[in-house]
Amino acid sequence: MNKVNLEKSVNHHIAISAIMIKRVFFKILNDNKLDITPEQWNILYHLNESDGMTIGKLSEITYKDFANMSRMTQKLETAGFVEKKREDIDKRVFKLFITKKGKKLNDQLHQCAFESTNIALEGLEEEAREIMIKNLKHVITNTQKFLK
Amino acid sequence: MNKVNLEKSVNHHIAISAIMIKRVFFKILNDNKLDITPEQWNILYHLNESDGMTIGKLSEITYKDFANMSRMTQKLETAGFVEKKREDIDKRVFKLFITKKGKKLNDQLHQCAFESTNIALEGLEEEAREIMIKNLKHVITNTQKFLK
DNA sequence: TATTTATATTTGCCATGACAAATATATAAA
DNA sequence: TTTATATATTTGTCATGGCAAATATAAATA
Repeated sequence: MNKVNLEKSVNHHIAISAIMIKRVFFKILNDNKLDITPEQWNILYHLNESDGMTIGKLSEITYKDFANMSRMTQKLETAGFVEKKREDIDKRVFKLFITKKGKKLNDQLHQCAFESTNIALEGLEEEAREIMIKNLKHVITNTQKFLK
Repeated sequence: MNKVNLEKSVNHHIAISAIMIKRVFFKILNDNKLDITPEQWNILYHLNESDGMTIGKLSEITYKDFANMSRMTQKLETAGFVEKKREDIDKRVFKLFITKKGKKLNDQLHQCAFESTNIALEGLEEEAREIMIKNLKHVITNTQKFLK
């Protein structure tokens, strides 16, 4: 029998870290009275980098479910942070654009993300951070191969 | 303005890794026709290690919300994997015990967890894994300090 | 052209996650 | 002992995550 020991499991520590990091980010957002969630910020971030993406493209680059991306962007549209425009050529497609209000919020969110990064990584050398990213990318690639 | 670059963000890669790892585990559970979620397994795992914990203790060591732990254990009880017993001395407290059925499932789950670990970490040397755990623990400690 | 197949998005269902409020019981204080 | 405070658990609400089914439109094919 292959017994797993959570205390020695990389997977487990990644899961816990992710939960805790999100909690920190959430708290900072609340402390700053920003009525938005970490996941919603993720969408704004990507739209601000590259405006006019479709729901499909967005869910792909954020690693989210199509269904949830659909719902999350609905909320962001209702809140006035993004605009959904139906494509003329292919009427199945919606393209998403960040609004002026969304851009303004995005700037504040960058500051919050910066703070939460500093909190989570305090005391970790630049080199250690780079190695972590490299290895996490490796994990992501492994999982992608398996799920494909 | 402190601009965050997600591609260079450790936090971001931890978040994505966590999502993908959970997806892999979820798929393996489904492929094995095991009607349980990764989070529910977490509870069984800890009860199997140390039976008779309270809801509060369990939520503490799994880093979960009390409220959700309450609901998750309700589901596990309904499914017959754990038993909830009210404490005699202090009637506020419930103690949780894993059932025979739960133990049997737990064994199968260990195998699934083992597989998903192998998939996620394939190609990562033992040393790299240890460093990752060390650094992730560091991150967890940082966030705990902040949230306290 | 009519029919089938593929693609983009949405909706529904159930589980989890965060947070606040409610409930029950225990303990401390007046 | 009565009242106030603390603790353990539960319930309610809303957002996200996974999956399947539904809907709308486009593209391929008979």
